Amino acid sequence: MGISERKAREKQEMRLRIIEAATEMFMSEGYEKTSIRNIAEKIEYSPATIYLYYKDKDELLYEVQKQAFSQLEEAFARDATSPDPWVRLGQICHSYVRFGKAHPEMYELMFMMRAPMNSIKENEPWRNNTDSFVVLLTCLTECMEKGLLRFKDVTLAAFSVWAMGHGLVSLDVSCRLQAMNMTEQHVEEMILASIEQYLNLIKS
Amino acid sequence: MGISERKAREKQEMRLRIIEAATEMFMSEGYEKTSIRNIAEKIEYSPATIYLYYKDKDELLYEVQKQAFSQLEEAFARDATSPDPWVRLGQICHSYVRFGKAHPEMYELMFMMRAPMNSIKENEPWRNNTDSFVVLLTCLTECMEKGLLRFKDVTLAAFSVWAMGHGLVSLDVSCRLQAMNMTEQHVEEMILASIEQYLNLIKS
Amino acid sequence: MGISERKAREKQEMRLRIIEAATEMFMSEGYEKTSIRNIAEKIEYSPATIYLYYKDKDELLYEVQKQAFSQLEEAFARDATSPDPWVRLGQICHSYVRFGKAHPEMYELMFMMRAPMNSIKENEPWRNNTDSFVVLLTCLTECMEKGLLRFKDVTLAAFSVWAMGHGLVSLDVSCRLQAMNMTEQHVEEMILASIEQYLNLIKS
Amino acid sequence: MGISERKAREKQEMRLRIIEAATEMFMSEGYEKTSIRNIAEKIEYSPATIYLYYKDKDELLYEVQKQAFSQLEEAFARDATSPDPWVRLGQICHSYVRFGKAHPEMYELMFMMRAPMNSIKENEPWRNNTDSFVVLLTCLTECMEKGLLRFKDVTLAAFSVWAMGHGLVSLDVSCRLQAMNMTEQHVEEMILASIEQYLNLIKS
DNA sequence: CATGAATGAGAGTTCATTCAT
DNA sequence: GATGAATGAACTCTCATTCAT
Repeated sequence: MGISERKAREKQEMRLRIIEAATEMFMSEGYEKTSIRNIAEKIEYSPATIYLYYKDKDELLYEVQKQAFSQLEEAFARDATSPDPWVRLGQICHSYVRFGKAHPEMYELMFMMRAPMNSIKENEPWRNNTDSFVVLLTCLTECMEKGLLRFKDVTLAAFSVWAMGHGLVSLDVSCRLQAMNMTEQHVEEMILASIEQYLNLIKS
Repeated sequence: MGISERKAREKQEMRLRIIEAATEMFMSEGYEKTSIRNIAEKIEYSPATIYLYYKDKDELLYEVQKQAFSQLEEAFARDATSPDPWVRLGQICHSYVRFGKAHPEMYELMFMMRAPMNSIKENEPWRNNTDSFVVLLTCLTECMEKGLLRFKDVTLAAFSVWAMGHGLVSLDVSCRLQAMNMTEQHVEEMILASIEQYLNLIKS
Repeated sequence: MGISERKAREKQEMRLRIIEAATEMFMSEGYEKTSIRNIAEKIEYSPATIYLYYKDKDELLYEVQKQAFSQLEEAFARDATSPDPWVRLGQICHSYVRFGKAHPEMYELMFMMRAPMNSIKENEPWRNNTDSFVVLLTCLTECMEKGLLRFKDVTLAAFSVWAMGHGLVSLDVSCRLQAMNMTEQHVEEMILASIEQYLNLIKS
Repeated sequence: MGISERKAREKQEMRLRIIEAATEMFMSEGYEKTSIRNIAEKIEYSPATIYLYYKDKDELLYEVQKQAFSQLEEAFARDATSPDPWVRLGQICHSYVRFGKAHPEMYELMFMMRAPMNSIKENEPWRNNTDSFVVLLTCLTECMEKGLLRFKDVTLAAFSVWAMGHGLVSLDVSCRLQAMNMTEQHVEEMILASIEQYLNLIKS
């Protein structure tokens, strides 16, 4: 067993190395500059080698996306710490917005681009988002158990909150807000104000 | 004057023909397949000819986007007809969602892709979205004048409603909802339910 | 006659306007940016109009070259004023070098590029250079009449002087001197020193 | 090690094949017709393959230039054989002129065109010309040690000789001599006579 | 396991030029 | 006389991917 285990471990390590390089490239250079070639160069392997670990660019991007979601979860773990679920809900929202602002390229990959979603087989759920969504779901469940929200269905509640947050962040990331007469500072204020307002609306 | 008028009209018609070809291509084949070359082929002109009417791909896409916004406005004009602003607000939301579902590629171009936003000069507002946004703004203003909403600032209200709608539609368009365990029908229900819920939340 | 004379004059004026635009463009933007289109734009005519006055780009460039030679002659007229032919010879040389340094794009067109020379028919001499060459020729003739030079044949003398000057200037213009380890200042010194040396060599 | 050596050799051979194709194309068709595409076609590879060996057109041209300089050196080695440096100087000059006449397109690339000089980084000397320049420099040094020349500084001397030779050859290559009333034979005589005369001038 | 070599496909763009009007 | 419209023919370059070794 020792040998095959080592092999498996080494394979895993290589996959990781590739993903990390890709992730870094994505964050520093953006989508455009992230080509199989460039990733390969970064880890000092040949492009062909990438294909030994990932069947195509989509699968690779899917893994990069996964990595990005890990980072979002870490952000949540760092920021959303209050034992009070209502307070925590606010922390989650702000953490989410901050993440999008800090890593727009990543946010695009996670929630906006078509690209890596093709590698999800039909009828198979999209695992990457699950954990971070659960953070929200749990928080909302606690809130609702305490009767703090005007929602009835927790799943629907979670979807709504996510949609609201995503709406704000993605309009920002895709430059649709800046394009409307607004200074960047104004945009930020508007987003934060929208969140406050929304939290106010859903509070019972 | 007849001549110059005719010339101008012909020029306009040509521009339109290009846009229409681009739009069709966009809707049927998606962004990836929409190249200057392919558009030119479709209208049976040379690629160089396109450049007589549009300075580059970005400008062309910006016009396609404009065209798409016209269609959204038409949809609003068709669907959001009630004199009662509250009813109309619901109509607007549903019209918006229906539009996104019917033309996901266009929706992407309008609100999600980075692509054509480069052709907007700094400090110059993004005109394409203005009119349809005004429809929403007007409706919300009327609602608030009648005291129907729990909002205080109408601009902020409009942004929030837009963000909410966009959040739902764009997650759908980018396949993030389907990817989560959900059947397509379920997705649709969820979106509609979210809207109902949201309208409920903002009603005073 | 009045009418056809006016027509001819207008035609000439138009040709001049084109050339002037082309010349300016050449000097400010360089060869690469000087296209028929850009010239046409500058004088606010259509590209096709250019072809009414010049049969192709080569013929046009040939005229631009002519214009450039006029400027060189003016430079000579300005700089080479001494009645003493030996002093004047030095003035001519320095004027020539200065001209090349000041208008490298023009110099290229005048003496280095293949481009506009095609429009010279076989067995027909190249008129553009004649006048400025005569300035040199005359000066050398005077020098030789006074027995100031170690040359025997004045034509050969003129060719040699021209070749020497052109060798220095063109190596500079084509960046072959800068490319050799030398600072720009050093280059200039070297060129001037070479000239002094050469004048010294030919003085009897 | 055998394998990597072979690989390296093959790579080198491929580079050479590309350069040779480019050189031939250059000599037979001229600069205008020498495109990456055409070179690729000539060696029956795809254009993309070229980019595996040369990063861009400039780098390729720079290598072609290098190749050309090798040929010039060979010409010098062949022609400039006399142990007597003064005789050798004449041989060098004639070899140089002959080379220019035989390969005008190459001469253009070597000494006249702007093109491949971009790939020389700032503050980095232009290596291609070095060796052939050294041949001249050495010869002049020997001459001056024997007190055969009226020069004082050997570097300046070398520059002057080079400039003189280049002036003659480049005016010929760029058709400025033929264009002046002269038959081709006359041109050749004139060039040779100028050289004799110049050598005469510098001889002490 | 890793890769060097190769490529087909295609991108956006520019240009000199022509010609019917 | 002037031009608007159009184009054919290029161009350089990049990419994801494959496959024999």
